[in-house]
Amino acid sequence: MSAVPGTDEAMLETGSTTDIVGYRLRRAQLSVFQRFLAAFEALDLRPAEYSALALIGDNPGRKQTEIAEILGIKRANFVALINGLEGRGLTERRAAREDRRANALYLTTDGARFLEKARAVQDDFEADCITRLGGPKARDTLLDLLGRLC
Amino acid sequence: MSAVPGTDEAMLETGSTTDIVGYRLRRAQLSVFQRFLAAFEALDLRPAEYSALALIGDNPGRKQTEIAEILGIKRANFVALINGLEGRGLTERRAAREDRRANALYLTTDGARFLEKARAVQDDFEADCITRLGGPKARDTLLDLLGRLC
DNA sequence: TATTGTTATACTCTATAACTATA
DNA sequence: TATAGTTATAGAGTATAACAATA
Repeated sequence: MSAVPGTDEAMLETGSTTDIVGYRLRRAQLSVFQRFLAAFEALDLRPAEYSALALIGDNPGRKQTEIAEILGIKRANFVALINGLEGRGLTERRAAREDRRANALYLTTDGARFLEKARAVQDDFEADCITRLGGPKARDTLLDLLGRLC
Repeated sequence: MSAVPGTDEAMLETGSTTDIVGYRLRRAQLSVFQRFLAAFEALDLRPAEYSALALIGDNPGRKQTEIAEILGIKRANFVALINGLEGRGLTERRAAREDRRANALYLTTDGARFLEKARAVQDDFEADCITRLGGPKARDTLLDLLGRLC
């Protein structure tokens, strides 16, 4: 029908649906997380697991509940996550001295080594994000704007 | 121990974990979606349902698969979503003239009225996002940066 | 053969309630 | 009483496979 190849199907009108903050935020987050999963496939590490490892590495000896809360994960759901990391020999629970109900979380020696590798992958991944955004200033602008939405 | 109230517990070191694009994106998206859910509670409408209604409103007669694909929803999962909207009398499936396998999607009269109300809520919601971001220019900057990440 | 809509199914993420052992 | 960790469970969202009807 149309004279131009590939244009037989009229384009959908999407602007009023997709040119909104929430929608774009969702699509961008899904896209970034998909690339994150691909980048961390070799290490078999998911976003929440990487965050937990990094946070424990920077704050050894903190209680499960503290780590979970910072990451926005319910303590009930954090149990399976930390079980997974512990099962791989990356983290360990030790009895907290001052409170015998609590588990203090630490990286194992293997976990610290593993985190080094993961941080290197993450640094590359972040560098790729910065390139896509158009440079470090654009990244800072994005983080600032995202912070205003929380 | 500390002289300043409320600072007995040392702050966690979070920067290296949370000052990265993926993490901030996730937190911002969760925060915005939570507010979206609250804003649309009275209409009992979720983000994906609003997007579907708005897209059908702007593109009546499109096939299920077209609408689903634009929204990034698998056609298998879109069935339950559209069943929900149809069950509420907001949309209807009609046999597509040119392809008897396909369902062409339309808003009902009630659906069109409902979408008007939903668009008004969304406009208020977007205005709130813009205010949080610091103005329309900041919003445009954000959408531009988010687009670069997809 | 390929595609549309559908069902069934499974896996992840998230949320709540309830239990235990401590505090 | 309240809190830390845990278990069980249920609800979303998402992914794939397979089927009937049609192209």
